[in-house]
Amino acid sequence: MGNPYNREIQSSSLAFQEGREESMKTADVFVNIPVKSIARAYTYRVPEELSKIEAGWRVFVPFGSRKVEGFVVETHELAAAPENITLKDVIAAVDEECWFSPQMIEIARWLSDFYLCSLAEIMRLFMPGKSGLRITVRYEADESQPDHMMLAMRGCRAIYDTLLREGPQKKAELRRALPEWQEELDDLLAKLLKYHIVRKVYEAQKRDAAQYEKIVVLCGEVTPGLLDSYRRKKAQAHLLELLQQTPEVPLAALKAQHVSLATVHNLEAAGLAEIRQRRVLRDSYRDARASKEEVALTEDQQQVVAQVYPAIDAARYQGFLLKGVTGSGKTQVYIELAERVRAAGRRVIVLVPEIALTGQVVMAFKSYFPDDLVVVHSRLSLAERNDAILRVRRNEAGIIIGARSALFTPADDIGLVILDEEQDMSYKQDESPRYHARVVAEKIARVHGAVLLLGSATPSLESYFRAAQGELTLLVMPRRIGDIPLPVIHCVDMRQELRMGNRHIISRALQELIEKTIARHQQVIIMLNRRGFSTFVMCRSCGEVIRCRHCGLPLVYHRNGQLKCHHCDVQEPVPDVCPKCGSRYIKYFGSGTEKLEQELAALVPSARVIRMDRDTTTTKFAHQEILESFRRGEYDILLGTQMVAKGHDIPNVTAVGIISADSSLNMPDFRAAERCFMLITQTAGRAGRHETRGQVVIQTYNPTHYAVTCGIRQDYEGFFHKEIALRQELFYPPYSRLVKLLYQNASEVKAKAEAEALVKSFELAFAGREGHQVIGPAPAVIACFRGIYRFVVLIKTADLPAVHDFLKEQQLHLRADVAIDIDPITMF
DNA sequence: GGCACGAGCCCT
DNA sequence: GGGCTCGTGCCC
Repeated sequence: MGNPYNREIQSSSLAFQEGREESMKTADVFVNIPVKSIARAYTYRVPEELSKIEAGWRVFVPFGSRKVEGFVVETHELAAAPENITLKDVIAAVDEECWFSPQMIEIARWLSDFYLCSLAEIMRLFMPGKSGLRITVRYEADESQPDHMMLAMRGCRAIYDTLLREGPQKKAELRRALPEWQEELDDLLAKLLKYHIVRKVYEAQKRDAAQYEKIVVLCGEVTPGLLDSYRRKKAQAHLLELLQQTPEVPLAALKAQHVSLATVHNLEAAGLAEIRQRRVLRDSYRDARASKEEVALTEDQQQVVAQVYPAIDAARYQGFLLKGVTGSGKTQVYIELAERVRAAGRRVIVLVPEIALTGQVVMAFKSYFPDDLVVVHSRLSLAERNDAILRVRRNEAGIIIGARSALFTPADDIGLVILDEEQDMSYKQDESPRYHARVVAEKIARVHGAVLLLGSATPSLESYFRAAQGELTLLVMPRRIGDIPLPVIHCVDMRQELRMGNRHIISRALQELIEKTIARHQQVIIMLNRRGFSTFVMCRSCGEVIRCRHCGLPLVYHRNGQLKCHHCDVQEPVPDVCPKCGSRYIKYFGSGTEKLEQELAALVPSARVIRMDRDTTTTKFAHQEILESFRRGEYDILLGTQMVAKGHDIPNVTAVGIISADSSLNMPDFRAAERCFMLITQTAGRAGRHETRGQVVIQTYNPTHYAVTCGIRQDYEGFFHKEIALRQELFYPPYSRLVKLLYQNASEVKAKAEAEALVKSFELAFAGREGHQVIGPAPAVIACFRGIYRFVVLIKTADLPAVHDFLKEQQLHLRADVAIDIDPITMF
């Protein structure tokens, strides 16, 4: 029995020439190739022996001259072969069972329609890796052509002989076998293929990076009589006793108990034990057990869960927005609801913005549902992801908690989808497919007849607006548990501070707060939303700012002496002289977390400071390690970027400093005020969540801006009303929907011209219609990336379906040079 | 994305 | 005339 994927391709016409004109089964397949121009179904014949294949199966199919993976989205029974086309056969099924449920296909179809991306691109989100198959290409010599004239070339001859001698080889194997032909190997192979002296052989294997362990299993029963007969074989008797206690023991565990392999083999020979393979399910959070606490619900919590239970019990879709101030106990509400859904046998998906930063929620779930939980996020290895999915599919776990991608865990019968911190911008994926987790979560809930719960202390404007319109049911928890008062917030005008002669990053008020807090042996969190040392480097002679050669963004100076691009992640040394005018007068401007760290060491020398930003959290568990050591009191000050503001609760933190929370206000983005307000309220919320009332210092250059003043008062309603009025006036979401089109071309003129043409045809198509605006083309923030020029067209519309139709009509969704972003998070 | 196929161009 | 490179269209 060979590999089933290696069957030769058959064309259905052959079968029909042989006169078997009975009905045939066909499958509509999307190939798993992320290219827009082939984003459609191709029809294949399903051979008799694969008739089990239905919609949702992953298959291996011939495509052009290649063989690729594909997804069956529909099957048909045809009475006769189609006349105008010769169908190829499905080669094999990838799995033993169907991978995509009908619900997943329905969700994927809707998403691909909504985000105007290929169906395959969405469907592959439901898989642990990008492909279920590992396809290897080998080269095989045609034995009938040993005298072909091309083989007079020494290189060709060397390859041909190697292939004849060794059998089919991978390119890498050939490279190793023929080091002297390293350079020309690609060319030579191309020649050999062209003359059909060598051919390509495709081999597919299931991508299954599972880990297996050997276990020893007891066969039959251990009776006293049996043990007696082993009296003189001490080692085997000992093993029998062990197996009597636990009938399945991993071989590794036996080794630790000094049971030798020979002993196991002896028992196996006697038919009393057997060595079997068992799949090891990895779980990186396995040891992260917290103790379960019985918690009585507060009045607020009780009234909230009571409002959600009816929808859960009726297994019908309903969307809720839970607005609960920091410390009101939202997590406990999630847990109560999850318990109810699990009791009904349905699954729960819980989304958190960034798994590493929201350990709190994960830990709480872990302690309540220790064995019923899988944690999935992007930092898992493929094998870990496979195992998590396997546990869900085997029904060993019914609660899936994780970041964005957890939504696409292939689970059946989902009864509850929770989005914690629903306003978090990281829920929007900024590469294709550019989906928003909130949109996907709602679709999943609708398709499954599940409850959607969006939770936040400061809901996104969109969600709060929808709640006001009645599209979501608003649930409110206005009180903190134990009625702990919100922190006291002071505002420092940094312009004033400068006038008074303080040129430091830290104001005097904040310095004082830090000193007092540390003296009381309490802890401080300081947030500065820029990493690195200096945020840009400029020549004082000519004003030239040193920029990234790939994307044109200003480079950030880091303390290791390197200039880093925060977009491309590349770094280079600081030039000695200005690259433009040659002056030696190069200066650093702006301050990031590294500089703040240095300044703190100078201003408050006694403080023990730990920094948390992307530079200090590159490893898998770095976030947890930093937060844990801070929680244990090994440091006095935690300073970092906005990641210090997210969902952790450290009791001893009583003071918070927010440095330039308003830097985002200068961005040309309609969400700037919302971002600023959220950042202030969230960061302030880290202070004084327990006995001591918290103190917060906010440093700002815009003390009168409503985002800042409302943030200081922790006044969500006030901010909402001010902001929503502006959004209406300027026709921004939620009063309009945005569609961003990014035109990319190696020619700047062409990119701009294409974008202009689209603007023209849009204006033509929507002339005289209310509720549509088109802006641009304008150069993107990254105006040129690796030699490709980028222009943005922004469409604002009150009628998104009409714009969808227009874009499809223009075939924009099939063009490789245009990226479509529905509901973009940034404008340019 | 990747492969085949055809047009245009260089070389002997 | 053959071979190489590059652009274009197609893949059930």
